[in-house]
Amino acid sequence: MDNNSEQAFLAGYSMDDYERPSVTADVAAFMIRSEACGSYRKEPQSRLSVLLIRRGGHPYKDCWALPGGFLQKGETIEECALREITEEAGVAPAALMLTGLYTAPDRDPRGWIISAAFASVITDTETEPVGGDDANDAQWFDVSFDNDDTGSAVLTLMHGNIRLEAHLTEHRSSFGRTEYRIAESGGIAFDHAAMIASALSVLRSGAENFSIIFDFLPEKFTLNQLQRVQETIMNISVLPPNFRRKAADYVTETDEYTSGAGHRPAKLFMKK
Amino acid sequence: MDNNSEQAFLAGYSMDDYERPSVTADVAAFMIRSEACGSYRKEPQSRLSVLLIRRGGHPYKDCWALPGGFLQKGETIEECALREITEEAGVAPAALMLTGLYTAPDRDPRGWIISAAFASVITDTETEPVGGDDANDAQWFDVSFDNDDTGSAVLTLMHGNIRLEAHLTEHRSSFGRTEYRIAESGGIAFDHAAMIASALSVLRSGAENFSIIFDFLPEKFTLNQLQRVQETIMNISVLPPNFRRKAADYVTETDEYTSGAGHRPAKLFMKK
DNA sequence: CAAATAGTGTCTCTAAGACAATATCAC
DNA sequence: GTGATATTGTCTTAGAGACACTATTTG
Repeated sequence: MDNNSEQAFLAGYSMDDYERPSVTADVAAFMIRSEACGSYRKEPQSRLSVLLIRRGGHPYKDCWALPGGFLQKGETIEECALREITEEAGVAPAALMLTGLYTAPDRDPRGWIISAAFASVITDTETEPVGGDDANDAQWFDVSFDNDDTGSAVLTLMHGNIRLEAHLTEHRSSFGRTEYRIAESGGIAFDHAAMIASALSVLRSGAENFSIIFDFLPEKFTLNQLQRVQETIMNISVLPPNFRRKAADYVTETDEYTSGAGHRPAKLFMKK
Repeated sequence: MDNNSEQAFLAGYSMDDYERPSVTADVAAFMIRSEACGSYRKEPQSRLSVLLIRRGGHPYKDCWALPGGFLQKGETIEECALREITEEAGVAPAALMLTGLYTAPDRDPRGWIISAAFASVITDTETEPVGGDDANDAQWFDVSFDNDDTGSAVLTLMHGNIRLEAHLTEHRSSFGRTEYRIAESGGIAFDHAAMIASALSVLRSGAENFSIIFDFLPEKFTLNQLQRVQETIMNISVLPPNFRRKAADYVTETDEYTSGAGHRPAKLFMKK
C-alpha cells in the first residue's frame, strides 16, 4: 500500500464496507412579531417566535417539529438548512448558525438518522409561513423560555390555543456552553425541544453583544426598535438612556426620522 | 398512509433509497506543556500544544492531521470523538465540545465524508501520545495563533524542527462566532487547519470566562498556575494582583501549600 | 394640554488596569 | 542576603444602572 500512488489508492478505495447514517439539518428559525395593543400611541408588544411544522406522517404524526430535511449529495449542511427553511418559510433567513449535532442512536424511530441543528433569524416582513412541499401546516409559535438557576428549564411554545410545554435539564459544559436534555418533550417531535432550547441559548448570547439583533430588523431602525429586540430575546428590561449609550458603539445615524406616531419623531439608525 | 398505524409505517420504512455520507469525528486535543528554563527558581515556560498524527496512508500521506475516525452505528458522535482521542493520546480528555461540522462535498478525495470537529482538553500528565492503531506517528505541536484584526490569521504549529504554517481568513458570523477558511493549508491535511483555528477560537473564549482553564490543571493548583493557563491560551499578560482578584470568584482555597520552589510557598486552590 | 416616546446629562457603584509595598522561601 | 514568586492594598479609570430632566409629536 505504501508504494501505491495516491491516484491508485483512491481508484481502489471503497467506503461501501461501512454502514452510514442519514444526515438531516433541522432549523430553529426565529422572528420577532409585533402585536398592536390598546392606545394608538403606545408601542406594540413584541414577541419572539419560532417556526414549527405539524408533521403529516409518521413518526410523530400530528406533532409539531422544526423544519428540516435530508442532506443531499453535493450540498453543504448549511446549504441544506437554507434550502429547507426557505422551502418552509418562504423567505431566506438573515443568519444561520450550527448549534449542535444530535446523534443518539435511538433519536429517530425510522433508523440511524443524525441531525445538525441550526439557529436562524428571519427578518420581520409580512411573510406568512407556507405549507411546505409536504403540504404540512407551518405556524409561528410564541416562545417563552425560563431557565431558573437550578439546572432545569421550561420551554413554552404557544400558537392560538395550542400550547406546548417542554421541560429540560441544563448541563453546563466545561467550555461554558449549556446543553439541554429533554425531561418532558411536551409533544414536540423528536429531540427538537432540546434543539430549540440550545438555539435560544445561542440567540441570547448573540443578542447580548449586539451581534445578532440587527438581523431581526430592516436596514434602518430606531434605537427603541433595537432595544425591544434585545429585550424580547433576552427577556430583560433596560432603561432607554442606558441602552442608548451601549448601542451607540454599534450603530451609525442617518438623517432620516420616523413620523406618524403619537410622539416625538425618532432618528433612524443603521448597523455600523 | 394516513390510516396506517405508526408501527406499520415503520415496518415498511426504508432509507435505502437515499445516498448517505460517511461521518467522522476529528478532535483538536489541547494540552499545556511546561518547559523548564534557566534559573532553578524561575517558573517554567508554558506552551499550548495540539495533538497531530502523521498520516501513514493516502490521502494526504505523510501530512499531519487531527486524530479522528468514523462514526460507528450505536454510538453518539461524542462517544466516537472520545474513543478516537483516547486511542490516539492514551488518555481520556477532560472536556469535549463540538466546534463545527465540515461538509464541503470535495473536502475529502475519498468521497462523501463529512466531519464533526471537536475541541478537547487533556489534563497535563506525563502522558506521551502513543502511535495509534494505525501505527501512525502522534506528536504534540506547539501552537501559535495570530489573528490580526484585518480578517486574516496565521496558525503556526511546531514540533522539533517541523513547522506547519497555515493561513486563514476570518469570517465573523451574525451570531458573533468566527469561522475560518483556509487560504493556505501549510501542509496540514484536509480542512484540519480550519478546525484547529475554530477550536482555538472557542478555547480562547472559554478561557476568558474561567470555564475551561481548570481542565488543564490537576485538582489542586496555585493561582499562578491558573494564571499561566489563561495567559498561555489567550496570548495575553495580566498583572498577578489583578488576576487574583478576578479568579477569586471561581476558586476555593484549601489549607495546603506548595513547597520546594525557590520562593514563598503558594496556597493551593480548587475549582469552586 | 395629555400621553407617549426621544433624547441629554449626571450621580453612583463596580470592575478592571496599574502599581506600590510587604511576605516568605531556597540557595 | 539575593532573587524569585506570593499576597495585600490602593489609586485611577471605564462602564453600567438609576434617575432627573427636557424635547417633540398626535389626538
